[in-house]
Amino acid sequence: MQQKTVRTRFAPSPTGFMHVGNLRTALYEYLIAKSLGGTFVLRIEDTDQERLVPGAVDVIYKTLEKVGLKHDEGPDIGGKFGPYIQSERKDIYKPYAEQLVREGRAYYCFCTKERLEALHEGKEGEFPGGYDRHCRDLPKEEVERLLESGVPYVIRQRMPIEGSTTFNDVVYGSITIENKELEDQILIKSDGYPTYNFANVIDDHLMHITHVVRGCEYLTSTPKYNLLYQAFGWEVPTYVHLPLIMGKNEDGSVSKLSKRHGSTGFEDLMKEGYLPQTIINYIALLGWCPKDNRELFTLPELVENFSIDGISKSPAVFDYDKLTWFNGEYIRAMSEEEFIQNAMPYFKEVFPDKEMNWKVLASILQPRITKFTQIPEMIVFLKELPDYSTDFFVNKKSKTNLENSVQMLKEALPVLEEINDWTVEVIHDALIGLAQKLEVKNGTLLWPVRIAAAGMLVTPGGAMEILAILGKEESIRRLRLGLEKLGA
RNA sequence: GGCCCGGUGGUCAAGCGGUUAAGACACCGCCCUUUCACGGCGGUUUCACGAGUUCGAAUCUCGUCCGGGUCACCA
Repeated sequence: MQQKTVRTRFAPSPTGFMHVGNLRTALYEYLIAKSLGGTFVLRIEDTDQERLVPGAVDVIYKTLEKVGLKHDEGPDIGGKFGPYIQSERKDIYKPYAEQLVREGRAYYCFCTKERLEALHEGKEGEFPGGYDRHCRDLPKEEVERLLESGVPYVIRQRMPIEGSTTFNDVVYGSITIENKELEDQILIKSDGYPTYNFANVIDDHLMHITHVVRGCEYLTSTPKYNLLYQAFGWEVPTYVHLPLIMGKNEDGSVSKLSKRHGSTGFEDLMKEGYLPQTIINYIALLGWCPKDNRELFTLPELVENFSIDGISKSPAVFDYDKLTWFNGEYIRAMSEEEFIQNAMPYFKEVFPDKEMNWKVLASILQPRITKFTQIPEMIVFLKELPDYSTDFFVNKKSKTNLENSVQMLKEALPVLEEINDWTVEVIHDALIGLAQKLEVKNGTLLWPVRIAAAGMLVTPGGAMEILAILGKEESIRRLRLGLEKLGA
């Protein structure tokens, strides 16, 4: 038998903010579709007119584009089952709800928000969702009268009172919930828009979505969806609920990732210097593990290796340390050219006009940084010699002290002055040659040179690289300055 | 609180009735070395607890505890 084409959808609501939890859901939806030769759909769920954020849809497009999650159908590119923005489909939903009313599976509710609020405060927990089903069995005539007189209303789903509803989830297995736990949820709001829960079911069916993939915060409301599918006589999709990504709270506890958890928004992470491919790779592994335990994956490699049975059930804590490590791996894996291209904006931050030996700079930075944003801080010493202490010249391991530092600098200066071809290699050969001639450890010579040139105890790169980047003139100047500092 | 779902080192995790319980991040030490980093080698730290089933349990069952999710005219 011919298998139906797999179709998944990413259905964000445009809040202007995309945190890694949303992104990860989108990623898995993409991976499930693509690994099974299916179709990935983007649908915008903007049924909450009150919380609409202008420009938020662009954030979604931009994010998906940056990480390479290309959708096959969506508002911007169209498709067979459009429109793909729920506000543009507004008229589709109500007839379905009315059909349910006619069949006795839903009903009009005229309760005011005030009444509902009072209900919540009073008899808490007496009814599922806090609603007392006041309008559930209003007489027909009464309903018609209220409808005609234009009293605002919502349409609610009539939940069964007895029995239970069982559904199957690919990750979590079979889950049963007592029907008495289910609230008579609102399907159509008083502004005429559908609720998320309703629009979701209708659209997923109309758009032939085969796999409903979402965070497991929806696990307990899934029976309501199921009942809807059954009421319409529609095929129930395959449910794939994902373990939640957790963020660390200030008190050390963890909870579902949200805006409160510092910079877990995609944009924030980018700003902090994390690469899109790093973020994708890392979050792919938050809740999924490949058969062979590999860790480094490009997006196409993820598609190739992804399988639903590798998804785990337990929540995962978002860990910046590991993210940072991944970022370092990606930076180190770059070609020299690619690295320089990425680093240039940060180079220019420190040296806006000056032409430097970018290649040498890149060579010392590439193995050392985990984020490009670290660059400016690491290279300012090249622009301006820090005010340093002569204590820096003392180092036990290289047997360097104040006295021999003076001697070494005095020996190095003329040798360096001789050099015309100011490159790492030439400087290297000259200094190593000098150390040999003086019969001292390389470190004994190189330590004071490095300190004088950099003015810092800890530097990226060694003495030769620093001299090479500094240029001959500046190098000599700094070495002489070192001598001065040492009172020589 | 009711309901639902989880629980393998600090974190991500492999494991699917018999393993010395993988691997990665982090941490520590050593090597390399002119500092730092990279790289290489090594180390510390784990099956939440209690009963059962079984010749044998991290793996199966039950209970307890702990954690999370959810209970909106939000999604």
